Amino acid sequence: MSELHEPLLEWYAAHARELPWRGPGATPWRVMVSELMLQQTPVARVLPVFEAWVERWPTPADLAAAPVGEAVRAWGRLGYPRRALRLHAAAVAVVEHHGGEVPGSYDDLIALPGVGDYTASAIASFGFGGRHAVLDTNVRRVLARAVGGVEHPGPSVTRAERDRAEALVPGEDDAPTWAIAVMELGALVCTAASPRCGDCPVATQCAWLAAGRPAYDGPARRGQAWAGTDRQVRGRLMAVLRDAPGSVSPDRLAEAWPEPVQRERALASLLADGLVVRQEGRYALPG
DNA sequence: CAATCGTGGAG
DNA sequence: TCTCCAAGATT
Repeated sequence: MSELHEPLLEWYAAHARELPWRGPGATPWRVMVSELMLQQTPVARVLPVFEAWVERWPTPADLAAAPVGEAVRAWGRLGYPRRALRLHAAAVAVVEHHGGEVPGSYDDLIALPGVGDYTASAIASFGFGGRHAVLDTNVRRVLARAVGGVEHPGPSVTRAERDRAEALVPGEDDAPTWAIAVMELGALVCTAASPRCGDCPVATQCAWLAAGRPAYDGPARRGQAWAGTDRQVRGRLMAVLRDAPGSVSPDRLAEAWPEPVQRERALASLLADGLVVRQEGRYALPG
C-alpha cells in the first residue's frame, strides 16, 4: 500500500457520484452494459440510454432475444454503433456459453465481443469484486501524473506502466474500490485539460505537481479528424436509418450525403459491419 | 504499432 | 469558432 491508497479511498467515499451501475443494484449485467456504453463516451450521455436499455432488456437473455437492429436503434446517438452490435453479440454468447449469466472471470469476459482488457477487468472487478488492474484513460492519467510525474500517459500502455498499475492494486477487499476511486479522481479532479489540483486528495504525493506541472513532452497526440471523413458520413446515414420506422430508399440516404463516391463507400462499410442490411433495393437496420 | 470507428459538451 | 476529448476495441 502506497501513500496514495488511504487518502484516495477516503476521498472516494466522500465524493463518489451515485450512478445506476454502481451500488447494491449493480448486477454484472448492468455493469457490463454500462462499460460497453462508456467506452469513449461521457457519463452524462450514457445515463439516459443506459436506463432505457436495462429497463427494456433486464437480462442478457432479453437482449439476445431481440432483433439486433433494435439494439442499434436503442443505442441512439451514443456513437460507435458497432458497440451495439457487439453488446448484442456478447449477450448471445452469454446465453449460449454461460447459461445466461455474465461470467466473472477475466478470461471468459475478454472472449466476449466488444470486451477488451479494460472492460474485462472492469466487469470482473466492479461486477464480481475481483482483483484486477483496471487501466482506463483516467487511471493511466492519474498514475502518469501522481507516480510518473508527467502530464499525460503515452499513446499506448507500456509494460512498465502496467507493472506499476498492478503493483498498486491493493488486497482483495479494497481492489475494486481502489480501481473505481482512481477512475473517479481522473474523471472529476485529475482531468485531462484543466486538473483541479487544489481539490486533489493526493496532491501532496503527486510527482507531477511537485515538479511544477511540466507540460506534456511526449510524442504528438493525434487528434481525430472529423469533417468530411467516412465516420461523419456513416453517422449521417445511421441517423437516417435509426429515425426511420422501416426501410429507407436510396434517395433518402442521398439526401443525407449527396456526394456519391463517399456515400457509397460509407454505406458499403456499414453493410460489411452488419449495421445496415439491404432489402429489395432499400436499406434498413438489421432484423 | 497505427488506423479506424461517432457524438456532442466544454473551454 | 474550433480544438480537444470521453470508463476502448478491433484489425
